[in-house]
Amino acid sequence: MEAIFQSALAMIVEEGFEGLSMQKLAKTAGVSPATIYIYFKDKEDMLLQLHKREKERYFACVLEGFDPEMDFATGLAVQWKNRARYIIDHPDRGHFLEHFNFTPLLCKSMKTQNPKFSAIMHRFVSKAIENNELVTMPFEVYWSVAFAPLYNLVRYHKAGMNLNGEKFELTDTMLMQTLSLVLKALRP
Amino acid sequence: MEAIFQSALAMIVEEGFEGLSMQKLAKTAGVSPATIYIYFKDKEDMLLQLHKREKERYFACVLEGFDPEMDFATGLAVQWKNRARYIIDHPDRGHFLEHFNFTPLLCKSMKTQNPKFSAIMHRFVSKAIENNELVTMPFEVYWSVAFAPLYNLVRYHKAGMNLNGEKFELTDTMLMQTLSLVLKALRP
DNA sequence: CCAAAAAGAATGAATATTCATTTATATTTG
DNA sequence: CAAATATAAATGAATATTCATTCTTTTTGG
Repeated sequence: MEAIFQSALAMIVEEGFEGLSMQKLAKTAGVSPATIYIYFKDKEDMLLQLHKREKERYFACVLEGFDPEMDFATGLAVQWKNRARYIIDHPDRGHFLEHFNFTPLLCKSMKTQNPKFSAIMHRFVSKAIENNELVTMPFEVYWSVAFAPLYNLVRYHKAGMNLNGEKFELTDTMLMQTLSLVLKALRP
Repeated sequence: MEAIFQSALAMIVEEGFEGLSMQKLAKTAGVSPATIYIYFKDKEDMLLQLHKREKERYFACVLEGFDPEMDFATGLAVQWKNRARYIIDHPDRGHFLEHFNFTPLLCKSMKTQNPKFSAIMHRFVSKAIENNELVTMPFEVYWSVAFAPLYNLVRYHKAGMNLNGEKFELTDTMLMQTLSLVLKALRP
């Protein structure tokens, strides 16, 4: 089961969802094709379970050392570090999670959405607005300004180059510089 | 040829790259499978040409009414409006372009990268830094702060809902509010 | 009437899934 | 405690279908 998940994730990252076949997967995971169907109803079920598992792993990491009652700048910094660390240390897992968002399977995975995680994030934001640590704005605007730049930087890092093909490596300094720009945007 | 491109793009958006087969594509486009192979060497070639074409269309739209010699705030606003308009008016094309970035085909498409577009963007940025309209920072940091929030907001809009499943529609006001936050981050 | 464009049928390989069996593990019985 | 039996886990081979691609034939515009 663990072997199946690991092989599936690696195959998807290397060859895309169109490169994942159940027989190849079985071979790579060192099991018989039939064995996969003991654990999973079908291919779709396997992918949905894999996605669920990866999302949970990721959310758990994002929340490490985080408390929604933290002051805004501190809490945001903790999240930036957690998110960046996870994706840089596990590029395949990050790639899979992002790629999945463009897949038709995504809508079938929505029901699996963890409401607890979401609640914590909302609590953090509304509390920050109340305390005048954050300009008043819709949650979606907040999230986009607060985290999209981070994900984009990490994507550059994973590609190992920028749009010109020049080499690019994300340093800790650069990450912190970007975070401070984001804070400048968000704070009153 | 046009019909083939359109059908391919629609199929990929609806069913993912794994849902695109040459026979289904031929049927949808109203041609024989053999006809596709008159215009394209093989499936990969077809996808690469489709991507190239979509990228060019998109870049052309982004540059409409834009001049790198514009002052920073104006130029950024033009780009925001162009980018947002294109993706909102053509959600499938936007989805395809973003999805493609997670595909193994991406690296084979890199050679096709338009150096002219890139050059204009760099000119705009370095000129803005010279003129003290923009904090000094690596290009990648700039791009991530300047545009990633926009793309993320538009993604929310396309999904039609936020992470909680509540309804979400991106208004022009919200877009401009986000742009002003981004400008606050980027300007000295 | 010919050359280019398109068609349809055909090919072999690969696909998801299932079937009948075997192997290993636990539970019950004498 | 050992033999018998039930339960579960895993297998390799087989199924029908779909896949990318090509071959031969037909259509069509100049």
